[in-house]
Amino acid sequence: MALSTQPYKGARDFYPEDRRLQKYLFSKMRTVTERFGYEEYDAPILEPIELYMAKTGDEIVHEQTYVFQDRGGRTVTLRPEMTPSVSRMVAAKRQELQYPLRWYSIPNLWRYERPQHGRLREHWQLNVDIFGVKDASAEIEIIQIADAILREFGATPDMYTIRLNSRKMMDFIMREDLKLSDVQAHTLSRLIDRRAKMPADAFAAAVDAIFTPSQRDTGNSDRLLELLDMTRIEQLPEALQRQPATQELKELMATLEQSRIPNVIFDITLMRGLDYYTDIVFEVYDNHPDNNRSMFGGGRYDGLVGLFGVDPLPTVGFGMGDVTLRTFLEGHGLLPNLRSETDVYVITIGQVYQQAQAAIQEMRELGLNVAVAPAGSKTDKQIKIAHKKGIHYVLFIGQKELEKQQYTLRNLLTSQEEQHSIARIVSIIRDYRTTEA
RNA sequence: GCGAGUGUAGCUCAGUUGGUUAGAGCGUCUGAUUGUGGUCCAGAAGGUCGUGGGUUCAAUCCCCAUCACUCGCCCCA
Repeated sequence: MALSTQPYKGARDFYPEDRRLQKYLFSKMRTVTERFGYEEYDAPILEPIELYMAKTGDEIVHEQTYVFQDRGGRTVTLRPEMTPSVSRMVAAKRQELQYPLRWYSIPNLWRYERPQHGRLREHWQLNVDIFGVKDASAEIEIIQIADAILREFGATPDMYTIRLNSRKMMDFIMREDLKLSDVQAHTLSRLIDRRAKMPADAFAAAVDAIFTPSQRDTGNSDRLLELLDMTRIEQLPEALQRQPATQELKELMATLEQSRIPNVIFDITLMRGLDYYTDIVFEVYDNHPDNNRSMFGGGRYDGLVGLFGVDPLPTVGFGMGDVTLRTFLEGHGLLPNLRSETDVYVITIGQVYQQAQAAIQEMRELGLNVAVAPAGSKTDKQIKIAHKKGIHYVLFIGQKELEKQQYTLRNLLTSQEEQHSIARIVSIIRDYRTTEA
């Protein structure tokens, strides 16, 4: 029985071509995030299961993570998200860190579920968090970063929409206005999250089922359904508009507009699943007709660091997954043809392999990535190979070149061929390397 | 965990209402006289038709089971 060549379910092999794209995605993420003054951190891929029990939600931990016993009998989990880990790290050095803290990471994360479109078992996710800022400047900055990353890939505002909502405001509606209990509020939150997927009457019936008979008598259902149809903050009832949480949301939207981010909308049905969000939440939607879905999101979670027995710390962050990002870029034609990491492919002609080594080594010492064709291989075949590998330059070294110390450099994209010294060749290729892929 | 769909060449897929040697395009390899690719031309290799069982004179095709993949649902980090 032969071994299977398939990668583990829901996980991917990255052939050099795939890895090159992955590196491209990560490098843009890093560039932009660091542009805002963020520093990279990392944590172990294994964490004790307790880390996720407290705030993530029971079902997620029990049914949707990889959990197993290590040899010492400890129950460990393959990290399904980064937020608990980074909260742990921050809590551990709560007193000595300088706030605000601006941190980011690109961890691989694992979840145990059946793979489907845009959702695999292993994925990489850029996590960006700011710790220690109470006011909305944290939200502003975090959303600016999310937006700037998409722009860096060439996306324009018409390609995506940033949706905003306030958990605090929703809480006010559910507790103060509708007088719901904790359990009812929780159930209703989940239901609102799924509204777009349900027929209107099914949704209305499900809402009705949450209320007790006496709550129903006061016309709660109708009031709520009406509220959920409102697409602008100005439409909300005045009492709700006067709420500090609503005011903050309004302010935030105005500031984002000032930041030249026009594609922000208010979405009262946006809840996000995670229980640890405490205030503003946001989600970025792909506007492409074939992929009209949430790409990624984030929000404020002021309670997590405090779980580790230290003073609480206000925090805002988001996570951007590589799979959904890739689908987005693909759909909008924003994936570039990336060239090889190899700058130049050297093809020796005739019996000169030995004499060619000095020139080859010189190029490497001057910083070029140089691959060399096997001695005695056929010239035409080797050019083909260079082309297929995505290498843009071929350098021919034969008797003629060695005698004159002038080497033949061929650009495979333009078919131009010139003869130059090694120093000149190095400078040409280094210039070329800095141009866009 | 639940539901649906699909498994034929390395890839994308045709195909036979069950009937000799199962096809195409792309890709791969070879060649057009040895220092130059991408186009074009000629040729070649490559398949136990996912796996196991059943029905039949005969199964890639029909039936059952199983595995894998894909897409939904649940959940969404």
